[in-house]
Amino acid sequence: MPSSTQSDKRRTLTTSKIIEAALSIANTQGIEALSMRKLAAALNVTAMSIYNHVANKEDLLSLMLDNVVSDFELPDEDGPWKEMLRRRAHSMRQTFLRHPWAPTLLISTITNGAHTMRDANATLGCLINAGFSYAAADWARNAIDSHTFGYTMQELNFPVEPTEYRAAADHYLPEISKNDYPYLHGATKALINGDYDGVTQFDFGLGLILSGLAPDQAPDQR
Amino acid sequence: MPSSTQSDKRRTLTTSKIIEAALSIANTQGIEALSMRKLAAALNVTAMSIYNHVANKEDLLSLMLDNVVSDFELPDEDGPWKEMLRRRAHSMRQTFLRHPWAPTLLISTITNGAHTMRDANATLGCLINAGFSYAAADWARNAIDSHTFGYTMQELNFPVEPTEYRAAADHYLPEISKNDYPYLHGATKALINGDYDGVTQFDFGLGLILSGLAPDQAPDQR
DNA sequence: ACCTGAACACCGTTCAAGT
DNA sequence: ACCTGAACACCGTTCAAGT
Repeated sequence: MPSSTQSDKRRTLTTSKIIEAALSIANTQGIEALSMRKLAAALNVTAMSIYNHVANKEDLLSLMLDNVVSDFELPDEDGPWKEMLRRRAHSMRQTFLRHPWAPTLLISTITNGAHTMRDANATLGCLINAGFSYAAADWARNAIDSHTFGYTMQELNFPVEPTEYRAAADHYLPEISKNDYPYLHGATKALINGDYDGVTQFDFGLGLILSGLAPDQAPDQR
Repeated sequence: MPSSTQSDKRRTLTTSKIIEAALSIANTQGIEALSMRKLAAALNVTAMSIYNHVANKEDLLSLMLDNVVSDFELPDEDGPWKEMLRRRAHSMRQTFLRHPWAPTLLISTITNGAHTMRDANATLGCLINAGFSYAAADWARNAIDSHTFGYTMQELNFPVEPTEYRAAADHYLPEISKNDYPYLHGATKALINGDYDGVTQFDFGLGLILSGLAPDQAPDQR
């Protein structure tokens, strides 16, 4: 019997189909809903079939994360560095808003996928071409990424939705004793009455960092 | 039979004993090793006994996190704000280095424990007393915390231990193609040859933010 | 080479039962 | 009021067996 013409269940599953289905589950139902069994069910396959294409769940998550990183806007290595890095940071935030489960995993996972390495290379290249030393470029990128990860993760996990700030006032404020926590009480009230603009506030902190950075103010050149 | 003199197993378990044991497991064996069953075993008790003192695992984690926050250095509300906030940020980083599992959970958990609220109140108070508006104080604290969380989480999850930087050179460098990723290749080599000083690098980014902040440069006062 | 079913060693949590 | 054992509905992963 020739093995060339087989139209059974083989070869229906591919790594990219698995990643696509996994991303879909994580984005719509949350990362905690992503189990190997549920993923298999979504692909009309047994849980164990997946292990023919990925080593284990950790490997699957790495592949998913490199796919997310591919959405970052790649800095032009010869463009104006502040503008390039600002655009990359904003696109990272936007990407994380679309994949709320990603930053927590990205920060705690070793990802050496092609997209991740290309992003790191372009970001460093942009700074180095602007006159930063290797060490200074590394410190600058680290400061920017710290803000991007830290801000967006706080934003994503804030217990109250922006649209519900005013409604949250009546709910949370009584729990914040005006005597014990006067400043927190006042700040909460002020916060709730104000407008929330995530982009502007993100850009505020990013601007503080970018304003302070300069090629010659590096850490000790090495 | 009088119910007053009972020396059986009752009352041996307290919420604070549970938290203490849970912190010990998380700090020594990692947060993934903390299961209700293992925690119960460490306390010489059944898993279900724990549910008489905490609502569920999420509740337990919240209690653990408030305990961690109690290690943050509380800003003096009438002290010099830059110095106070710098000291608080550094103590947060040190606390996270002792509890590596904490920042990821802290950023994604609603904690309204007493220590958490006291920290927020003192931090905001320090800024407000320095002339910041409620809104400006909130933005300033957010920028500082973003850096503190983002930097420390990246630091904690960096795949290579500081002591193994040089050894990592021979291991990782061949995987970074010099043709495809020239800047990343060069930066990795430079990074490995340089010294790593986590405190100095953390303070670098923190300094950029603190230098840029000022009471009057707030977002639109409201 | 790829897919499968059964099994293993775990989870968090519910429930009814004890004292 | 507090502690327990058994059970439920899940996990990720191994393994031997199929094609």
